[in-house]
Amino acid sequence: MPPKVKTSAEKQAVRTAIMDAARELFIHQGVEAVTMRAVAQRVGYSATSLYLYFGDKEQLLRAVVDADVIKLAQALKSTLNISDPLQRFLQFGQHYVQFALTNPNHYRMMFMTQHPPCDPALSSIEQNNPEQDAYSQLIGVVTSAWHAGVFKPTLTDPALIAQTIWAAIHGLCALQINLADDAWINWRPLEARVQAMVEMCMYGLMKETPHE
Amino acid sequence: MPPKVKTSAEKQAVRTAIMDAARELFIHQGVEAVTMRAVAQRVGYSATSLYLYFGDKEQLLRAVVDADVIKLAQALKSTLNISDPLQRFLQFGQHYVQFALTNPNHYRMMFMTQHPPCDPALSSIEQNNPEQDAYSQLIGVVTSAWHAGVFKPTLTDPALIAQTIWAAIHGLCALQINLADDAWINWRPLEARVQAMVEMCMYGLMKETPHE
DNA sequence: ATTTAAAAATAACAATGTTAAGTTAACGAC
DNA sequence: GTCGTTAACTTAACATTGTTATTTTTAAAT
Repeated sequence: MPPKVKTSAEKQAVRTAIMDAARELFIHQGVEAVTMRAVAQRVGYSATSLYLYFGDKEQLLRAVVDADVIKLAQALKSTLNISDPLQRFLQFGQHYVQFALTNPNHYRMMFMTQHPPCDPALSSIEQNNPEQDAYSQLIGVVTSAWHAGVFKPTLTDPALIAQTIWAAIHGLCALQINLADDAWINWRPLEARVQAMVEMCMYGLMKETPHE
Repeated sequence: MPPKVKTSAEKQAVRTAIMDAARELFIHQGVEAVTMRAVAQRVGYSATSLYLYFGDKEQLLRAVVDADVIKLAQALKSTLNISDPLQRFLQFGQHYVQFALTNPNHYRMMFMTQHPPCDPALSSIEQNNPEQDAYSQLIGVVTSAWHAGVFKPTLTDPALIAQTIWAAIHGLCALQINLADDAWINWRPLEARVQAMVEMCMYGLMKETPHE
């Protein structure tokens, strides 16, 4: 029963209702639980109606994840005004790991699964906007630490430093998310692995060990 | 037309034929291309016959990947008799990265996708057999380097060292495999990133920079 | 020759993403 | 006020998937 003529605000509301329903399934049961029919049922529509709001399932999922990518950027934002560049840097990493491990399904979706190549022009995320783009935040944090003379003098490319740190931290998070319960590996406690990784990065990249 | 009574060697041959067909699809078109029907067609059987040889699709895929996990272990084995512990260590890492990046689909399957928790008792891979178990190889390589006094004296747990290095290298491989074409990131050249990662690990973990 | 059971195929089911074809009802035009 | 028009939505339907149930074929065993 279509009460017809929806203002564009109402349409937007339906869109986000769909996204919320999808997110609910997504977070608690993983991406395989997100079927068009299940999402539709939760939102009180028929499955085919979702196609009035999203081109296909991939676009729906992308929209959900994009929205939460922005949440990541906002979670990290709180660390950006720590005045000491080194502390800012460390807190940034800390928050990143925490986001990854408390939102494993989102993290998986962002960085651990194949996607059609992402076209920044089509994304809902504004590239280089530090409010939304966590990668540009990382570049910023590393660059300012670099200007502060924190890194070894042989390291001359902040982007390369950033990509190396990101890879290392990502590896930690990714293995934890996917293989934490793997009986094959006799994992050391997570906290120990985090600390070991942080120390490795610091000793490996920085001029001298910081105050402690 | 079933010519009946297959010797167990013949049955094994069919099994590996199925696995080879699956691998072919898997390698060149990714895991989504591996449908039971497609595999069956390649091997000249009907789809349902595959269930005579594998319990379900997951088990088939697992068998394929397990076989190639053993190949990884054998590729790494060649580095195990390098006499200098440090060189052995470095070559081991080099070969690991090379395997990951030349077999991205296998690597994805091994370490980048969700699995039902792996029970070592049911695996075709023999845990702790250095011929088959790459993880135990890693532990061995790190432990011997540790005994050789290569690492900083504050590092007292070879398993923790190994897990940290693995995570770092894995992060490098995983990001390359999934996000290499992502226009969002202005990636530095792969070689530069590999070298930066290796250097970070070495300066971060080792007592002193090696001969050069 | 008849029976038996292994080896395979065909038919069929349920779930999924998606498209095509209706259905309902609010609005504008006369 | 009646009558299209069309937005908003639903129901049917299709193709593809993994998988099971049922049936067929055929080499061997008796």
